[in-house]
Amino acid sequence: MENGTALSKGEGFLSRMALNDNKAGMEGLDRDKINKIIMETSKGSRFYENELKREQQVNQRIEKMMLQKAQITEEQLKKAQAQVEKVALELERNRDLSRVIVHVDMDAFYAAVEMRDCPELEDKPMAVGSMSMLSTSNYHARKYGVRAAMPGFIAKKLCPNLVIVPPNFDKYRAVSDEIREIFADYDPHFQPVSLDEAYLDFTDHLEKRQSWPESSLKQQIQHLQEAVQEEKDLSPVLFEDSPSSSPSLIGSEGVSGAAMAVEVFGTSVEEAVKEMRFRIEQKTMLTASAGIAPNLMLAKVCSDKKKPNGQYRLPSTREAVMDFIQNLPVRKVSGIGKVSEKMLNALGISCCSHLGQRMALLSLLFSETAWHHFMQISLGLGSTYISRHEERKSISTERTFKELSKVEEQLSLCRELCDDLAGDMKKEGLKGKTVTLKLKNVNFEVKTRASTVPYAVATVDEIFAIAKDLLKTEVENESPQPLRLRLMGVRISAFVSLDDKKPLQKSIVSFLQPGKADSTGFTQEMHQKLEKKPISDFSIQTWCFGGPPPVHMCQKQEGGPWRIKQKGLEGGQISDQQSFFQRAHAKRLELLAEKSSTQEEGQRENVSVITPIDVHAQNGIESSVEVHKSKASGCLENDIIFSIETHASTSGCGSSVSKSLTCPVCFRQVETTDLNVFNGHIDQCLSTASRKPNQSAYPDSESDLEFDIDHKVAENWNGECKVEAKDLESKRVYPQEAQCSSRNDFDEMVLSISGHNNSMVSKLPQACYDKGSVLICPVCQLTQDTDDLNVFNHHVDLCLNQDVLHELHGQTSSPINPPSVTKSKAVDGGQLLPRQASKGKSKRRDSPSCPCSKRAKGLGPHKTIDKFFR
DNA sequence: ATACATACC
DNA sequence: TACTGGTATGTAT
Repeated sequence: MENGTALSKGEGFLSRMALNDNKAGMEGLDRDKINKIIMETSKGSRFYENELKREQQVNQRIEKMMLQKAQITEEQLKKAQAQVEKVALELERNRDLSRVIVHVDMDAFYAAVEMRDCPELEDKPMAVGSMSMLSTSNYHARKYGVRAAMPGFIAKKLCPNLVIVPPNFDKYRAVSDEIREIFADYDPHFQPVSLDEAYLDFTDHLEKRQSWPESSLKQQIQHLQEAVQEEKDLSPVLFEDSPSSSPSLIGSEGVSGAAMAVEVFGTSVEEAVKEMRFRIEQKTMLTASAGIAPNLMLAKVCSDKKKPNGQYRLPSTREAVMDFIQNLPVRKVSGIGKVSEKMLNALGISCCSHLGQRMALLSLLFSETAWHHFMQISLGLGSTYISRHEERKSISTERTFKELSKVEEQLSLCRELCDDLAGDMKKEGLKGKTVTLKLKNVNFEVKTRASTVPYAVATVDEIFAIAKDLLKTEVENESPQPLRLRLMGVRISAFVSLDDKKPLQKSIVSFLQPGKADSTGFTQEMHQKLEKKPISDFSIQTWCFGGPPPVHMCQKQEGGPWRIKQKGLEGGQISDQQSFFQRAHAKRLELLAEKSSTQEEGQRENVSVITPIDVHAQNGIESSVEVHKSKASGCLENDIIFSIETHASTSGCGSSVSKSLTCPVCFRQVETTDLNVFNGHIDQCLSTASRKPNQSAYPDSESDLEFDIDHKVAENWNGECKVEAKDLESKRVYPQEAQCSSRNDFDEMVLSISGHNNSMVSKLPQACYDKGSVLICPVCQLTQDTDDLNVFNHHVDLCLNQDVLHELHGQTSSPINPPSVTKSKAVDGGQLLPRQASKGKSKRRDSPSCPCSKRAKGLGPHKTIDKFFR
């Protein structure tokens, strides 16, 4: 221990504190001198001590890694090498050089704005921020080692003449709006990264641009020249020094004296980007730099290359890309920060070519996500499509302050934060279920405490009620010492749609979107195909949410009596596994729906499985749920399709239909025919499906009863049995007679219990599960000829990622054969980008994909599946 | 689901 | 005197 600490202290040269010169305008600085000043200024501070601690943690991580490395055998390495090569080949096969991606970045943005607006600052070293923290520095200041994310007081030590200007975000936002207007002319779908930065896909613009006839350009020039000439003729005096530095630049000043400069740009990418930068400068008097490359990752690196006020294009050839990557320091790649850099450095990796060389090793030392990312970098691959940021996933507010130790003050601050947050949420129309409290003590140690409630919160009081408890718990944990805080923050996540415009379950909702035919989005043809049933006045609209998990996916219940829960009340009933499979099914149906809408012919034997269950009987008279299992030919046992029926009214004339739909998740009647309302209900149901027991999202008028059934009885699950009913409120227990009526498709026993309106279901005992164990892919529904979970997992992954067409053409009997072009996740900058919608006019190919076909979002990566299966 | 760490601007 | 604030995501439990 002591040894290790001493060691890491000795070698731990505080890479965290040292100057980070990975920034334009900071080349060739006297690092040693600068670092010395930084250290002297920081040493002994609480911040410094904490950084030291964290540095040691990183060092320990590295030590661990090196230990692991030492234990790797030749054989393992060889095997890994083979695997790595396979992945590389797959990635290579999907390399897409067809897009022209541009990354634009304003030069020293905040600082530049301030300098523009205050000529006094022109030739001075300056930075925007405060004595505590700087957000940008101008290039003059960078020569002193002053940079963003450096506290002002240290910057002042480095550069005593530094002028620090407080930030003016409203102004930056206004400028940002201006430049974004220009961006939109080149790519209406551009992706802003921050106020001063964006990714644009120039491909489409360039195509249009190509068709600009040369003659038209010439005409334009001529026209302008004539105009200039006219002006000159009218007032020759004003044109003595018309600028003409660039051949195509036509300078002119109108009679009024207003400056008019016209520049004509060609049709190449470079010209287009120059034009855009020119327009930015005209409009804002600020300069921007740009990078042009075949993908986002490269474009980002390129935009840094000619900073400030320059641009760099990386040609779209494999050769150029590989050359470019060769000596590129890994740290330059977005997503590789100081920790990753340090870990890689420890393995002798400092530039991207090393990454490729040591890939086998990396695959053994890092997580799959990590080494796949490294692999992409080493091949110069990155996401090739840009996407507007989708819905936010969290919203938060935090504040740093002078030490705060009094509980009352902490609580009132907490309330203040909640108040702010509630305001922000209201602005955005958000409601969320998870509240996270963030605390940083005076030693810079950060803690987060979260709590998820079954309902969505949005108001101050709601948020504070939760945050306050979290805070109190922490205060109590620390007592009798007080919490000595320097920062507090509150965050809300796990959003729930307020209205129906922001649905949670995208796949399901898109699947259910109101379509041409009926409220489920299904056309009648689709119904016919799916159900092989004629269309009649009694139409069954089919939904598929995934059946019971195959045997291996069921969690064993550890001993004890079998719990029986009231159907529809118990969230735990729909376990995580099930909800996963629901999604898988929904996905499959989504694909199917797409196929059905594009292809008219053919009934699909392997998907048109019908196991309609009428879960209607909640009328309170019959105290049992009737389960009808009717099988169509070719029906697969594990497929479950809930039928949503719009019954012809029994009392009326047959043309009127009842006004309710049955939720396939909670089995309740939803009194609506409005699909949006219904979708909202289902989303709610699905999203609360994994909530804790006794936190029903749909509280029922029935008393909260819990029933225990004897294991032995359950095994004979037919006929009569005794159950114990426990009133959760009064805690009273009384025996009940029950009738086991049926076994439903969730592998649950359905019981009618005398004296209760609702039926109960119970997980069947393990003995029941163990009969006929097969692995059935939840996506393609085919029985898999393996019991190796790894093989199975792999199959499911592939299935989930099948290209829509591959999936739907359905020739391949087993999706284990991966499609040649896979839809992909895109890892870029360490951030997972959502896949592009398959619809739309764009004819672009998809970005290269990780051959493991791991999904970035939605259905979840291997890990998710692994969790279920291990 | 929670906690913590890393990363980006 | 003084080392941010907001968001997303990865990793481990």
